[in-house]
Amino acid sequence: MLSTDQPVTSRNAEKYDAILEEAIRVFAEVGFRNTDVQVIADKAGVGKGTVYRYFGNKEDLFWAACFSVMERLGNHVTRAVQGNHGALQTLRMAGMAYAEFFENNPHYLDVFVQDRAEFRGAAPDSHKQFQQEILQVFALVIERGIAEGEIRPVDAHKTITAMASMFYGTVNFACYVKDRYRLSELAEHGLNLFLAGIRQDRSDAVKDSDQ
Amino acid sequence: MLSTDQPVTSRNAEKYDAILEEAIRVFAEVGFRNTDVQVIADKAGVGKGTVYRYFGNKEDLFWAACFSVMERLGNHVTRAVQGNHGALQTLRMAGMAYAEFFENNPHYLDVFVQDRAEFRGAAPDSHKQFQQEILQVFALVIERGIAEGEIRPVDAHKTITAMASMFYGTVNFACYVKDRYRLSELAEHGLNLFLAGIRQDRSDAVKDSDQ
Amino acid sequence: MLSTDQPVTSRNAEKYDAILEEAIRVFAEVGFRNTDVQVIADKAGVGKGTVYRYFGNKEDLFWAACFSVMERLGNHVTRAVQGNHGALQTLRMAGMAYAEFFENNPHYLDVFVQDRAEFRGAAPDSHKQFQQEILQVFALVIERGIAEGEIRPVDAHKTITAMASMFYGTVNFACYVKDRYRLSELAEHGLNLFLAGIRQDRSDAVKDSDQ
Amino acid sequence: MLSTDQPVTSRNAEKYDAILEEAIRVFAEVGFRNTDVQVIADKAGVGKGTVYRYFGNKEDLFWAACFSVMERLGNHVTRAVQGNHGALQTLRMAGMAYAEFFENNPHYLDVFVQDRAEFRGAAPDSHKQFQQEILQVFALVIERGIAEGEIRPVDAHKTITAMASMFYGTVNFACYVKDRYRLSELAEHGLNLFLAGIRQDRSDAVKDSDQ
DNA sequence: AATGAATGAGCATTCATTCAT
DNA sequence: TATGAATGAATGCTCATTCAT
Repeated sequence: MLSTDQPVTSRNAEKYDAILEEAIRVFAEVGFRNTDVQVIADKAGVGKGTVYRYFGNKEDLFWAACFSVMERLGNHVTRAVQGNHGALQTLRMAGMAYAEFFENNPHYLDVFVQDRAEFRGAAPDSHKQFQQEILQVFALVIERGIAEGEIRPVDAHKTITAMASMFYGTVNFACYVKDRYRLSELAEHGLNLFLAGIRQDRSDAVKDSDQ
Repeated sequence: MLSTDQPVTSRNAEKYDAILEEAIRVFAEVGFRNTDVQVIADKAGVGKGTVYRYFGNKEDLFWAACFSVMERLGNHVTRAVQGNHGALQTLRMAGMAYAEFFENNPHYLDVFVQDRAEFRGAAPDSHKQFQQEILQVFALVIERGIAEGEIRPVDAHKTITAMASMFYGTVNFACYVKDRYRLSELAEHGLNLFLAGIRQDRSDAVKDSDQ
Repeated sequence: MLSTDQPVTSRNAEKYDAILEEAIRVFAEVGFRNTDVQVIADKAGVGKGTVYRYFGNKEDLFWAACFSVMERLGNHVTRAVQGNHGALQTLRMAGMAYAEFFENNPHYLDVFVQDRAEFRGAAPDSHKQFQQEILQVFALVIERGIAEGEIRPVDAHKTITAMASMFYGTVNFACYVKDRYRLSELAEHGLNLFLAGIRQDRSDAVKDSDQ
Repeated sequence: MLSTDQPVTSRNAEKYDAILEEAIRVFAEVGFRNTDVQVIADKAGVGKGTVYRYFGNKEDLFWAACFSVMERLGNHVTRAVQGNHGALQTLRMAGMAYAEFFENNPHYLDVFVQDRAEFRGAAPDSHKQFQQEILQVFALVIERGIAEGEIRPVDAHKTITAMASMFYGTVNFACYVKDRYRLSELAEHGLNLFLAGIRQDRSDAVKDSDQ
């Protein structure tokens, strides 16, 4: 499951996890550049040298943190859409799960923000691949929806990308309007409008769109 | 037009502008934390002390850069929607102008990203106010569209916030899928779906939605 | 009266005095190294360039401040011993005047302290000369006292130097014991003991020595 | 013996001492404000980071240097008065030891001067306490001298403070008259006069007063 | 003569990384 | 294998001095 291949002969999984967990927390809290590796080591209860032995360098530690968060997000969303549902319903559940994930774990979001800011999408291939796999899963959901007549005939992949962008934007933008809207509130509203836009039959669109 | 009032007795507008311009460029290029003020000074052709005389400190310089980009974005979008158009058409023009702005000036986007990452939306009030004013303008457009029967009866402010979030997300997310889609392509697709979701009459929705 | 000879063609005495006055105050308050010439200029109500036109550079300004304080001290002590008094009485009056001068104007003392710390007695000759002249005056007082049988036959110049050292030390050391003794209290006690040590006739020494 | 407790997990005593030694030298040589910590690090043969690891910051390093000098002075004087001597003799030995200490190590004096100039007696409590302890030791010597009839009945603590002030002043003032007197010469003269002023029986005073 | 805008050398402090133990 | 002491490159900011106006 782990993508990085350190020249490490033996590993203590507990220490590894502890470091990773604290890394996520600290990177999120103070940002990549402001993070002092010593702090992570201290919080994880290991020596600084151990952090370097396990993760190579600060940047790779950050990537590992990112990847871990991405996995957790993937797992969370995947679990949320378990079961047989219509395509639209699946998309709705996925979207809300995505928003909840970040609403409940704001520091996870901050890791992504750091990633975007510091490395402009220059993530390791493993990350991109993981991301693409997730998108692909839901592109298939859209195609199924189209096939079943629930969704208008749209470019499935482009549409799921647009939807992902919207959610990505919502969770990020929410901090600017947090005095007025909760994240999940904003996410749901956007979701309603977006789904209304792709559904085949508009007659039932009104009911889940507020007002 | 400028909101910051430094304790500067007199200003040379050319130097001020040169510094600001290079600050935007450098902050965008290497990020806030990685930016060496000396580099900005050098590129602007002034002494480092002059940068500090004009902008106080690195953080304030960054805020000035952010604000300037925000103004430019505001001006660009405002100019794009000049003239009498239907509400939906106005929203479309605004959205596309927004996307174009960042597609043509990728470094402007990076300034915003830095802002989000380093300061988590803790911008000066002047920035937030400016942002709110822009949102308000387009909330009114939506209300007009509702009044004219072009747009479904939705919460105008929440809807424009959701739309802004979507665009914010699109321009930010684009870097992750740039191998597959151009920013404007993604923006247009999202825009079509979103507008389809809010338009009153779906019969004409198909025409501007792809396929 | 002024010792420094600047290449200044014309001078405005009021500005000159204002700068000097503020220089004494600021140097005393924050120390030579911590003094920002701009602050002196601002407080004196002149441009920074003017300070440099009048005093050449920061160090010379400092020397001028020192010299001015030295003059004031000299004047104060000289005035205090006006009139015909016995030698011991004259020394006593001078000593107490010296202590009072610094007790009433603590910032004057700080200028001397800065001088000692920053330049280790490397004052311009004009300063040393002034200092020697003062010492000489009181060396003569001691010689008079010896001649008149009031003072034991001691090396007059060495003795006045020792006495000056004692007072220099007292006003400087006082800050370390200020919780326990006032400066003038400490000065008087030292003075009593010292004078007792040089007076010819010890029978009258007891009266001015405490207890 | 050392009072400062840095947040340092382990110390290399040699490096610690080397840094402290060079700090004393450099602070004395160029003054606190003019001291570049890099220079101390270089002279001590350690990295700059090591200086900070051991002493926290420049100011604390300075205090450690001051305290160390104070300890050395205390040790030197204490050693000098070992053995059974009369009170006056003990005071004389202490005074001369004090003067010798600074005459032989002029840079030690400069550290104290810096302290006085930069921090106006705002030393850490540990320093003040150390100082008071020393004064107290000699206040007891004076009281013993009074009890044994060697010294006139004076306020012992005030008198030792005055004597300390005199010596403090002498070692500091000496630089201004170094062309004429050596420090120890001046100190001895002052000492003679001072002791003459406090001794009970003047008949034997003449012998140790010069001329 | 008077000014104050412009400059850049200078310095305290931090922290990623290494490597001896 | 694990550690943390040691390092030195990197950088924000200040301020004495100059000089064009």
